[in-house]
Amino acid sequence: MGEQRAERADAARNRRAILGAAEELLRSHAPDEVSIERIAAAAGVGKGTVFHRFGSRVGLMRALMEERVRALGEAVAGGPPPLGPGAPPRDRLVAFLDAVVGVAARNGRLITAHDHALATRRHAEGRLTDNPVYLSWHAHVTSLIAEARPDLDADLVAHVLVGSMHNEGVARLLLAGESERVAAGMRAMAESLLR
Amino acid sequence: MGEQRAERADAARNRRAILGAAEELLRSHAPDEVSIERIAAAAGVGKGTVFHRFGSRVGLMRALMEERVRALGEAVAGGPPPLGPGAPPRDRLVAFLDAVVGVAARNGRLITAHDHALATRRHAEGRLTDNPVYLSWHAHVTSLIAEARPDLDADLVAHVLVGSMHNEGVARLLLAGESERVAAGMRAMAESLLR
DNA sequence: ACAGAACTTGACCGACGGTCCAGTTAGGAG
DNA sequence: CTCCTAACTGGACCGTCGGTCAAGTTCTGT
Repeated sequence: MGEQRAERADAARNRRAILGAAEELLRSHAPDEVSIERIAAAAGVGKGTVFHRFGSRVGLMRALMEERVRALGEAVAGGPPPLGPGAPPRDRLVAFLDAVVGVAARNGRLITAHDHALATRRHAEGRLTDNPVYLSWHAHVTSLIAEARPDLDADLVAHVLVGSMHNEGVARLLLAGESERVAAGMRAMAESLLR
Repeated sequence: MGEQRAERADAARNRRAILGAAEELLRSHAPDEVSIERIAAAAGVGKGTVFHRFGSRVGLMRALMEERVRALGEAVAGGPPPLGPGAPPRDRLVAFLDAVVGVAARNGRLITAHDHALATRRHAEGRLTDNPVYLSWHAHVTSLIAEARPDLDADLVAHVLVGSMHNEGVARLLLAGESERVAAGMRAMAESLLR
């Protein structure tokens, strides 16, 4: 498992340019209007470069997502309660769902775009539930539920809760700026559920 | 609003053949392996005929879905309690979710295929939340929740519950034959939620 | 300064949903 | 039974898009 040789400077510059262009385009267009060629053009690189860097459309979206989500992951693993360790599971779950809704709201169509990429992939490439972000969110929620309500099917309930970030009805509210309403609703559900 | 002239006999025969072929192919293949051309070939008709009958890939999937869901809709509107009117909302919701999980389990990849068609559509054609089936399920669940728990955001919670039938984590359990587990989990959630 | 690994590029490919229209056929009117 | 026409059929064709690749270019360690 030797350390890989570092990325060349020009390559790193292009990676940033591509990520930035994709983010910008996704801010103002639906995912199916944002082809890879368009992203490449906006980034000032060739289409081949995008695939060289990210492997596929799904890979690009995944990279975009991981970038936007890193801070939350760190806060959960080692930050202060109630997000980090130390608080009771019910409070941690409420705080976590709040944070997740916040991320989803701030990043508009990103999750939608990732799901869209998954649905339109040409070559098999794993499922939503193989996505590292989904996986870690689901694992976290599962363990909190299992701790607070051992009688529930934690795995399933976690899918329902985390999966709602990939739910069109919910996504529409988020895009419409009603993130506070979504956060409140999720909070109410979490509180009803963990009793 | 005049009554349309009835469908010609050969057209009706082909409609059945297409629906049957699609269902059969979906039983044993992932949605992205089932192109319209393949369905047409299996049905023994030309590709053009499929589009003439159903308008688009989404239209075909929608027709398939509505066919498989009609009985449930009738039971909800006019059947005996607890599915039909008369029972308390909590019981009706539990019964309804049970029935919905049953439909989803019995029809394997159908819902997935419908969502896939929506995601890969070439021309705008409405969203999941415009689908008559989704719409009616969501409306029903919303009204039951609103009646039993006026303090909850019924619309949002209904999206989360109904949307889980379109959730990959849940769909995988269903495909794996664990529908009893899904039903039990949904039941537990519904009971925790409506108190 | 140089070698060679890393990177870039855009023409090209295959797949697929959807369109179109020339040709065929059902089935009611007379 | 014949005829007329609206309904239906089918498959060649189109545009788009994700992904590939071989040939050329540019870093960068020595």
